[in-house]
Amino acid sequence: MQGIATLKHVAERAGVGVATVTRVLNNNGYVAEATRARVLAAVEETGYRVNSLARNLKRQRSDVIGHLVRSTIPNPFFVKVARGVEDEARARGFTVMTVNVRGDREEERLGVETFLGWRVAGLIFSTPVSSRNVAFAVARGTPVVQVERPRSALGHRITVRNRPAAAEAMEHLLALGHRRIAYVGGAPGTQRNETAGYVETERFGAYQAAMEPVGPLDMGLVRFGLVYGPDQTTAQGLGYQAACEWLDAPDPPTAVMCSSDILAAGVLQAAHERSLRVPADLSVIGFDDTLAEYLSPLLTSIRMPARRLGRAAVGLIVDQIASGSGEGRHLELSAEFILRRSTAPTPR
Amino acid sequence: MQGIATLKHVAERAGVGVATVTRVLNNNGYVAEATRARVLAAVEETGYRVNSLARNLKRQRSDVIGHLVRSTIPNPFFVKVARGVEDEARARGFTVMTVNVRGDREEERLGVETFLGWRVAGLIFSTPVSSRNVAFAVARGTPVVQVERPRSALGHRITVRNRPAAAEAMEHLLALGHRRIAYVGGAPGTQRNETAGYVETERFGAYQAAMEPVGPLDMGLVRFGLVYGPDQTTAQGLGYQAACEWLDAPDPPTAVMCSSDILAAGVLQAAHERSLRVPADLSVIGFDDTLAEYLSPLLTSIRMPARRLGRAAVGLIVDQIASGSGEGRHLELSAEFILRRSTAPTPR
DNA sequence: CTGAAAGCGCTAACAT
DNA sequence: ATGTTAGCGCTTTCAG
Repeated sequence: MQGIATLKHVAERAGVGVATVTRVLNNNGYVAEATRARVLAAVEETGYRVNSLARNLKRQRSDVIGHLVRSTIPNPFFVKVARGVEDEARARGFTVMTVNVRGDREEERLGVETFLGWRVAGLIFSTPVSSRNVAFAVARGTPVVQVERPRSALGHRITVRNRPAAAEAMEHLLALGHRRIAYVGGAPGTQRNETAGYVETERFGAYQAAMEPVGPLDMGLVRFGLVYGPDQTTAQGLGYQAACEWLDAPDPPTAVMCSSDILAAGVLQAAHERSLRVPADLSVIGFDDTLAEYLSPLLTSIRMPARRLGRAAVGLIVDQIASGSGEGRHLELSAEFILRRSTAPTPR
Repeated sequence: MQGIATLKHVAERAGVGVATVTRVLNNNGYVAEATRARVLAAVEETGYRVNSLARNLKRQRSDVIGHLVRSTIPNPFFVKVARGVEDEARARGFTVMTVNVRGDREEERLGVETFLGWRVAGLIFSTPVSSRNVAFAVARGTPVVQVERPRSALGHRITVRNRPAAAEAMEHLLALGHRRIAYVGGAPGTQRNETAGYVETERFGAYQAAMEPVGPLDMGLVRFGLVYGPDQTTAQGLGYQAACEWLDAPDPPTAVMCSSDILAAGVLQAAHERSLRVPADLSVIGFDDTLAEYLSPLLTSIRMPARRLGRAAVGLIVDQIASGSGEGRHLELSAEFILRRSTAPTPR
């Protein structure tokens, strides 16, 4: 095979010019049937494969979409988003390059640099770490989409309407007779962080609103902490620790609302250690629906439209390329309450 | 910014030739200190970023490593491998493109084609789906590494020594007094599949060997099935179903050895449904150590060196590039028995 | 120490 | 309907 076949080799072999070969390869322009067949045969014989480097260089655009994923471990949420991104990208003829930035702004910056170097068609931040990096990419004219926890008003954004599903979960608990309902999760967004913190704000907000009629909030039953540790399982620690404290205290909650499945897994462990039965003795609800199907009992949770998030992100990138406009659109998808087996009426 | 800065722009700005600019950028060749400073300043001012397309085209090699991942959902094992690949690649100055092939040979073939088009420096199959695809890549002269379940003797391979750790797990169970130990897992390798099936062969082999002294194997206590469903949670179904049957039968096992954590999660669910306490009433051991920390109780499992697998794969790619030889080396890493809380002495 | 120029493989005018 | 050719942005001789 002496080196890899190029267009020229194919052209020589088929006895035509290189232009003709590109024409049949990209099928544009007129090519006689006979010629086309001859070219195709030559391609076959030489084992020719287009050199994407050359093609993209020439075309002045690449068919690669860069995907910056915040973290893949321990939370599989982003893995699902990545699936959606890949699905849609492939369907639209794009290739995805994924970089896991591990919640680190510096790694994220590096990732952006790399992608910009590849002259990617667009950049998806599956939850940006730093708004600066988003701004940087936007400033260089690259189509950008921020998924789930936008850090900046720049570029397109896709978020999830957490509130209704969370409210549904709370109503469910209330209808079951629970009044002492605890909450573990990330701290709701502060002023500074409004955009990125909306997820926690919405989740906790739903809890707060639902508890309103019950009486003044018992802040002893609320525990905030890190949701995405820097790739550690710290989140699990948080759920576990909170539950241990509550369960060992005099007047324990009868239900716990968690802002992630990982947190809920920790609560389940604490309960298990104390020989408490879930849901008979304690009801638990998770969020994200990532671990839910693996836990015992099957965890009632709130499903994030992870895959659709990914698909939509690619759609938005493609739209931006087509329209050429950087007009920052904002898409909103819905979460879904999934009733399983981890809730039951209040033990009397 | 009127378009993206190129070398030429930088050169003009710095009042030097393009060659000088590359020299400072890649720092090879002599450049006067003063000139270097001027160039660097120009780079800064123009916001220049190298065009990787052009650079790689020219250099006739790309600094991208293609990673074909068999599946990311539901088993997070490959996600961890991917982490290792990324870590090591970055450390060595490579970029990783990842494609999730979902256990589909056709998707895998497509992935290989794409990567070949990008003239990747090497290809990592984190468990190849089809030996044909591996062979194809090797035939085209690309450095190849197969991770964990090689399908072909071509290229480099990295596998895991499952046997010792699995034997340790079995000894542990035996020492605890268990005699009726069940096994769920993938079917051990058949003649045709020897290479890829070694994992299951080793795992089951350890079980078989350990049970030898106990007496003739009760095949009622052995259940084979699909371990990696085509991205469904079928694996969980298998563990759950097997456990249900065993637990509802007259003489249930006192311990279950599972060839994956997902399978173990299913067993835990079946036990939980029947109000059986793990480990008091039933001991359970998983494999892979993926879900172990999230389950209740904390699951005793066997940890695969996932990250190291990924790192080693990149190392082997780099070696191949350096040596230019396609001599198929074979690396073997060890698994590790992790004792947690899901085993206890046989209930009398 | 630095600049000019060739050319990587491909696409897209522009000819014919 | 097909061939010729000029670059895309970069690296790398080869001169100076």
